[in-house]
Amino acid sequence: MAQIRKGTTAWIVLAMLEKRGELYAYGLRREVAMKSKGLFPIQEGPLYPLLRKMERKHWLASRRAEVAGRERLYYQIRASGRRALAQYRREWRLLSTVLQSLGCLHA
Amino acid sequence: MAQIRKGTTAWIVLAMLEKRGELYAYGLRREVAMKSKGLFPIQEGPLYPLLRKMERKHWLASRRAEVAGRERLYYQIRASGRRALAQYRREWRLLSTVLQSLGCLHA
DNA sequence: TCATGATACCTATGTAACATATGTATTCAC
DNA sequence: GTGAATACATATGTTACATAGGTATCATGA
Repeated sequence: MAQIRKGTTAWIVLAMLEKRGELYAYGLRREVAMKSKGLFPIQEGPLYPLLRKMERKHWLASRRAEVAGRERLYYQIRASGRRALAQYRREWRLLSTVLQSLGCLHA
Repeated sequence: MAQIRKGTTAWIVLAMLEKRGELYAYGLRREVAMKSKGLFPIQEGPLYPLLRKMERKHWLASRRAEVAGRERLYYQIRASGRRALAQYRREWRLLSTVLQSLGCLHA
């Protein structure tokens, strides 16, 4: 596993934020773990740097909030994040088509 | 592009060898370029090291041959290469399912 | 009470796959 | 005889992610 899903983490983050509106890192991990039934967990180590990187690229915005005495950093998807999400979906469809025509999906 | 197809190159090589029986690096590149209509070209730089690595893992076997005064290094797929190919296909189906349930494929 | 687990954030280092750039040598077409 | 195609190769950089740590707070039960 692992290698084949390279490049999907940012995509997953964008899709989750599109649907949920707002999420913080720790909760996002739980959501993804639950919806994917534990397959493809997003590791904490790469997640926090990734979110900040996505914010630097203006794909995300963030706000701090205190909930139940605990600090949370909530992220929202921005316009260019939605464009990036659309691009991921286009690339996926293209990749599927190409893999099909190369016989990769056959059996 | 590029990032989303990380991890697919070895898979493509295996699928091409399964179908064609035998291929050499340079010809493989042409085949893939043609069948994928120029999208997702396999670069020469990473290809030669990849093929040797796949041979070290016993996914491939090779034989040298001279054709039209030119040396060619032909590769064939081996039993464990076929198993790896089957595994790629399983992982792809799983990944598709997970991405679907995470809303990544929606729009 | 205090130990444990869950929550919530973070960094540092390593690995794997691929891109890019470059190099060598031969053959074929013009 | 020059350039394009053929056929092999290496060296270095980038990116995405894994792994392994670290800090601190809060709730739960022994």
